[in-house]
Amino acid sequence: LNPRAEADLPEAIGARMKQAGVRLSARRRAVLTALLDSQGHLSREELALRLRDERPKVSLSTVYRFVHVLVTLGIAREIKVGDIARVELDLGRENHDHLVCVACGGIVEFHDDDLESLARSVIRAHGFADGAPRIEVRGTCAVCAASSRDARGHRESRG
Amino acid sequence: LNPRAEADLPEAIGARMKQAGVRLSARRRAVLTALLDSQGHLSREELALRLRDERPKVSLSTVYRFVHVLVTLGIAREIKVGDIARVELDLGRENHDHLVCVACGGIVEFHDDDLESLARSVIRAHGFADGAPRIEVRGTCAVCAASSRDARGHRESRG
DNA sequence: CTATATGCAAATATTTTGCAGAATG
DNA sequence: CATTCTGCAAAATATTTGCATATAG
Repeated sequence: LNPRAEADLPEAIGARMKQAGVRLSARRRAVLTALLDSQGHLSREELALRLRDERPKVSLSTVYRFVHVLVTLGIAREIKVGDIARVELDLGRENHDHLVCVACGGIVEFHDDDLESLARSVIRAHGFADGAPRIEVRGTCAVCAASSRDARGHRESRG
Repeated sequence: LNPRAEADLPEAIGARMKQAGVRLSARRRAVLTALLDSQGHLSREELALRLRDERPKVSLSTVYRFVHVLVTLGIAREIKVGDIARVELDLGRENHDHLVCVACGGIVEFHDDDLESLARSVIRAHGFADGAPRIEVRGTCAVCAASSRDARGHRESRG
């Protein structure tokens, strides 16, 4: 029930926070740990729910405030799918992109060098800064594609 | 001041609505027209604001309800950037993808065949249905990149 | 005509904030 | 210790809905 020791947060995260002068409290550590343990794809509510009964319980407002800090510092980012805004750690994770199912909201991470370099040339062609582009490809996953041939899709079976 | 005659909605939209058995009222036509005229990148509030003083005025609830219908029918889709959920017509427009600036929320449309076919093979490799994938590439636009070298970015200068 | 769409106002849901007290560096 | 964080409850926003009336087909 304790898949990740509270100690081993990616060094980059701690460094970025220190550099920005924000504190790494026990609750914040818990939030970061939860994000790390869960592939990072949790909504703020799920996050708060999960931390409601933990060691130091974390309130919903704190989750909102801290996530805002994380996004501002570039440590995390939001992925909005349908109505759900999920939070994902960005710093300290290997570079990756997302495949999202528009039917159920499921997220699959992937990385493809060719796609990335092509995307890079596209953004360059449009005058965008030449950083690592974030790619999000939307489609319909196998399960939803199969379900929709019958009835509805399996949206309800996912968070 | 009347850039688009109310008559020329893409045929595909009317057909899809008829097929689904939903009505194409004057207000709905106005909403669709506004979406067409504005590159399609408007939030629900902007949409309602814009139609507040038009021929048949459209209320905010109607905008919400109708946009929901449009998304459900696959006529429109949402693009969420930062805190703003924009609505874009999908049907009756040429196939395109999005380049979004994470700093100011600006959206640039583009289309790249190579990128698309590569994305297609990626989704196929992950078991996704082999439809046209929607690609969203996030980066920082030229203006924001320049601004951030000074101070903040030009987020405030956009809606 | 009958079923659908609409406005309004009220109900919900979501996100942000003020403040007093706790905790960090 | 001074500054930053937190929880709580309340405020500000955003979204949905009930219902009487207007309209499309």
